[in-house]
Amino acid sequence: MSGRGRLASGQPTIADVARHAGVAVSTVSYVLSGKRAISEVTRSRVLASIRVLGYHPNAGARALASRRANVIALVLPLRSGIHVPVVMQFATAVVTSARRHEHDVLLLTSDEGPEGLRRIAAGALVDGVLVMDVELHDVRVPLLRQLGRPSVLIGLPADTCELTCVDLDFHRAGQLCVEHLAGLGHRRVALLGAPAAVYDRGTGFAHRTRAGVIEAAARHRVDAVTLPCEENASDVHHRVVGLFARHPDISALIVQNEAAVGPMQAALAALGRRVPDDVSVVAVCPDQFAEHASPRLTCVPVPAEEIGRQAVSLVMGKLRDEPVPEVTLLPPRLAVRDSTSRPGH
Amino acid sequence: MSGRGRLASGQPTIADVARHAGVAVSTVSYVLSGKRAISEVTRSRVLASIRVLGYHPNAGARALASRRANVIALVLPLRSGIHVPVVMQFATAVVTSARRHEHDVLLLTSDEGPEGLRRIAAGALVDGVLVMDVELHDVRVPLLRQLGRPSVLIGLPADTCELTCVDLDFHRAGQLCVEHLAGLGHRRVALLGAPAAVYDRGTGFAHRTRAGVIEAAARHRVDAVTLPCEENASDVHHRVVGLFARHPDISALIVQNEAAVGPMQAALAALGRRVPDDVSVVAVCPDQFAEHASPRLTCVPVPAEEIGRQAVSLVMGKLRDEPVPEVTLLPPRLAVRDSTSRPGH
DNA sequence: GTCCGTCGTCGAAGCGCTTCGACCCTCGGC
DNA sequence: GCCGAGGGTCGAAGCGCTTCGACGACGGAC
Repeated sequence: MSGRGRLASGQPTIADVARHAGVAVSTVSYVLSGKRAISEVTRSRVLASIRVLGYHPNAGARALASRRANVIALVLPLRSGIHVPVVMQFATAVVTSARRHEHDVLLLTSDEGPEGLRRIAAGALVDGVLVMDVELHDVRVPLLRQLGRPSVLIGLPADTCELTCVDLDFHRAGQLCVEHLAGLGHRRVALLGAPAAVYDRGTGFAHRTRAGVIEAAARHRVDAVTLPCEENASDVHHRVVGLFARHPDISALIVQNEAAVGPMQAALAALGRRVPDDVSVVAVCPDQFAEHASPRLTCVPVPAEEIGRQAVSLVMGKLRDEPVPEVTLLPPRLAVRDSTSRPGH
Repeated sequence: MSGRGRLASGQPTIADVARHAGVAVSTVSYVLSGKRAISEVTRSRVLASIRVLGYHPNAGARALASRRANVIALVLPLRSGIHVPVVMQFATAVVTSARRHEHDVLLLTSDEGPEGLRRIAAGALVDGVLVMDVELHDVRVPLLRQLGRPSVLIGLPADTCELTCVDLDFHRAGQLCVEHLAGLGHRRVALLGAPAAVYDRGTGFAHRTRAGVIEAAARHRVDAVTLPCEENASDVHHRVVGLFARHPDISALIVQNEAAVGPMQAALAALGRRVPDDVSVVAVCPDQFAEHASPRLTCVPVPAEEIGRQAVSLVMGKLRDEPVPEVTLLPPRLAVRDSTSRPGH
């Protein structure tokens, strides 16, 4: 039994616990990790000492000895055109699920660039990495492949080989929107999408939704026009007004841009078109957002929490060396509310 | 020179660097930390070896030996009524500034409760703590006081004794709004505030803004009515309609609720009141948000980034044992745009 | 020329924890 | 009654780094 005392900080160490419980340090460790059998009587004595002393294992020492930091990194996007509440939902879901797996979450922003990732991973500050806002040809992807630490991408790059990715099946989401509208009898629809910059930098979800819309429209003999849309009120206004000027017979709008929803409704009102009587609206957005809009929006919810949970559980699987699927696409569902109806009455 | 090799993970250790540079391990350490004088020639040889080998210090080992994790915790709120983009701005500003001080950021959500804070702090996972969304009588405050780690609150509790807090001076912000409107000649204004829940749980910023509005209104002989406001379109609509029904002569609105801005404008439009001709609008919100609205909103910007930076720099000061002020209130400014004008024409 | 202070470097002792091998004891099988 | 197999516990050796005391070399002061 080494004779070390309580830390200067006042925190008890594992040695204090061992002494208090009258066992060896290693026994305390095994009680905590469960990696060896410990008799029930010893176990409860140790646990009691832990509670009495208010012992919390030192994270640094544990990381050093076990080579596991019990921390995962979450790389968040900072850029324009990503809807912030969705990101926050991801983030909180990730933190919450990580805690269930005894891990904490280190927050990185992409502005430190690849160097930040390398530093974090090489320094063993984290055991694994979650990356959001992945582009089709993301510079971070090659880095992740050679990083030597488990990583999970939220979003799909063009080449998913050797990677692990989770996302909503946005292609299917786009299809669902069109199918719903086609089923109601709409023959001419428009997709009001993400800001142009988002398409330009090849962000997966925007492209995939658009592709799904176009594909389903063709299949259902629906005319679909798609256009990007900035996040400020005046651009939305121009887009919507211009859209109906060119295509007065459009009877439904698919919107994948939360920030545009409010201004779009204003623009429709200004044009004298009511929702859903004159124009049906389907959104691809968090369910809560659609629920709180007025009228309540029919939507394909983006299950941010579910994706976050999945991402964590995948990275945990990889940490345990379990095989995990390269691509996990969550099936979207359609929530029908008050913003869609049969056209033309 | 200890003979240890490269890690199993392939990462070189400080011993590898020392061997490569032909110096002692401690010399490498001193080169890195700058805590002892090292000759220029040795220094650059060591740095070269570090670069060649791609060495990154092991965070756990460093934390263990130096008793500094070089990580700070950021406790984010999850609750309703806090505007998410503002939170994200804080968070990214915190991450960015922390990096400038060689620190990383661990993300905590308040739903793990005080226990999470205790675990993190006692386990020496973090050196300091930043807490957002502080209530007037926050349960976490007593904990923070006895935590034994530097902490900074973003927001003001009722009793700031022994604490360190930063925030925008919302009281002054409220005054500024009223002073601007009074200066334009408005005599009857309303404050459309945060959701009722936010006032109920005693969140500082909402109360302080309201107090500032009321105080300045009295001073300037302006009638001010204040009312909370939920974040969904229909509540906003009811509030606004009800407000003008009771007080038809209100000529200006102060809004501290980003989510309410869009619906409020819609409601005003529905009432046939134009902005700014019939009703002036001043918002308390992120500048960017006001800039992107239509019309561009006169506002008192909430400088999320600046507050985040300040919070980090305060906690860093405390880590260095420097004395820091208990309360730091950032002076608000008024950005005049297109949503305010003289009343009644 | 000697002494002392300073600069630059080294070696070794931890930091608090995990983990491996060893050991003792008990129990069942023969 | 003896042996082997576990179960339960211990001690010690690290994990990679920081930091402290020590020490040699050099140079200025006397």
